[in-house]
Amino acid sequence: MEYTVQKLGEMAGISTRTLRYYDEIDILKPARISSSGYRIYGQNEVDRLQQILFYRELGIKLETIKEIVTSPSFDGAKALKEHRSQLLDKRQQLDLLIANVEKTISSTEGRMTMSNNEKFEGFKQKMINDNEKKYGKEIREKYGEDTVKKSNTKVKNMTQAQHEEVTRLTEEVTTTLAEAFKTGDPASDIAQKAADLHKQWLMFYWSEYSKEAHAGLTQMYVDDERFTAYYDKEQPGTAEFLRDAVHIYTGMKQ
Amino acid sequence: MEYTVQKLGEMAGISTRTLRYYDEIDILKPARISSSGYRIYGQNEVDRLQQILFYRELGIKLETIKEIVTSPSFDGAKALKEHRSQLLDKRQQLDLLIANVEKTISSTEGRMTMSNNEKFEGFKQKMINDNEKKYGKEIREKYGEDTVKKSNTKVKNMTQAQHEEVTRLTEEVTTTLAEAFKTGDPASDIAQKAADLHKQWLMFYWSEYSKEAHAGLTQMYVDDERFTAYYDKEQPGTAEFLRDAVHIYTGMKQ
DNA sequence: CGTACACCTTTACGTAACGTCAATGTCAAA
DNA sequence: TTTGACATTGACGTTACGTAAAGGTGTACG
Repeated sequence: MEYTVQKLGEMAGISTRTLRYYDEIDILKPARISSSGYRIYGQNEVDRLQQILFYRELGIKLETIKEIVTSPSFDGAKALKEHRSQLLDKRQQLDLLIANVEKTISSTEGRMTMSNNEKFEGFKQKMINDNEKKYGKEIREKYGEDTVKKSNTKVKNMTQAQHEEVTRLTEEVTTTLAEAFKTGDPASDIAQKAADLHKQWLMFYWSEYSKEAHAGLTQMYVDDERFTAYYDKEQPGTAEFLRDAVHIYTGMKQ
Repeated sequence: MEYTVQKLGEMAGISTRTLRYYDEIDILKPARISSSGYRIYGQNEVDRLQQILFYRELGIKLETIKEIVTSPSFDGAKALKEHRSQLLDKRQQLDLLIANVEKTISSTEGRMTMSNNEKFEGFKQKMINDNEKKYGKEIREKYGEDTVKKSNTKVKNMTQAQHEEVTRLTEEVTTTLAEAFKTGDPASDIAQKAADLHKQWLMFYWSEYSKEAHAGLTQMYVDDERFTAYYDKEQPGTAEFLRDAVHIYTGMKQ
């Protein structure tokens, strides 16, 4: 099957101008030129265009795409990784911008009248930043670079519905834990429910769950006074209680 | 205190070229021109430059900044909010990009461990983007800015369960419609069921339902070949059949 | 006083990835 | 043969400057 610019453009959902441009910059040449000067594309060109559009979707520059599709020995994975790192930098800048804009808005309004959605948008990044600032290093050391990165990615990708869910969960963990604490028994039904809720809450931030990590984390709540302070805010001893409950829940109690 | 381009540039941390450019586009004119043609800036200009740079920091276009700094009655807060919304969209796209790049990296590395959630996140945004790109303008014209925004918001806020539901519905609409098409009667029970399913499907995307809009949309399926192509993919005439069925379903058949 | 050197000026091209005319040629159907 | 859809090659516009080029100005120093 052979295609003219228009046909190919329609198929791929791009303009004819784009195809001419790709010809111009030597990224996609037609298979041949008809006697009347028309660009004629074949199956090879279709395949190549798909490749190009795929990389373009990823936001990669056409110059780089050119290298990828022209030299078969090109290290595509390496290019992708570099590209990702650039994207991450870009996002950090964006996040800063957004934070500044929001700060400005709320200050000019003299009062916070942000919608929930807006709060959330700011919140997400704030959460990451705060986490990073406060616990980034320790968590990194304990669980490794990758886990932290994955966790951050996960938070950023949360939808509003998910955010509402996680907010609700946070509260439920707190109240259930407080309730359970009164029983004094980390093996009690309600304490186990709290442990389960805590796991659910955790899974919003971790891409993978493991009993060991869960148990380890709650142990850290006890060891690290910053976490302890958070959990012991209402009732001193809550952090330990949670640890015990989770250790039972995960079967880590020896 | 008076400043030349270099002095002011150093103070503000920008290039002399930038100052000349700002002069050129009438966003910051020097207080006066020296006898030898040098640009001389005063305190007023310093203040104004600071304002400009502040807005620039927020990533606002110079044209818009010009409006802000030149007209004192300009609604800065509104501009900021609009800008923020643009930034947030940008970040979402960026997040999607990053997710896709990472997906690609891990798939080329043979790890391919995307969670359902991640898949879904990619899908949603792609859906919105595609809709916007392809039909945004028309739909906007037909149904107004607000409806479109609400629709997008709705898609973004869908939970995974809802997504599964809507995916299921899409399939059910297709199969039921194909089944109904065989009867050749848009008033038949199964055709009416298809219309009803189509309504249910629609309600995942529309914040409000009206018979008129539903009937109008299916008419558009017939008028607009891109939609027609989608529905007529298996059986030519299906788009018309659906329109007739929905027109009966909504009582719009006159 | 000449000169070196920093600083100033305007003019103008380059950037990324096309969109958008404009002027003109080609093909197939009526 | 006409018409209308489709093709071609320019070439300018977009954003916010960077980067010469070619030349004038200010001043410190020998």
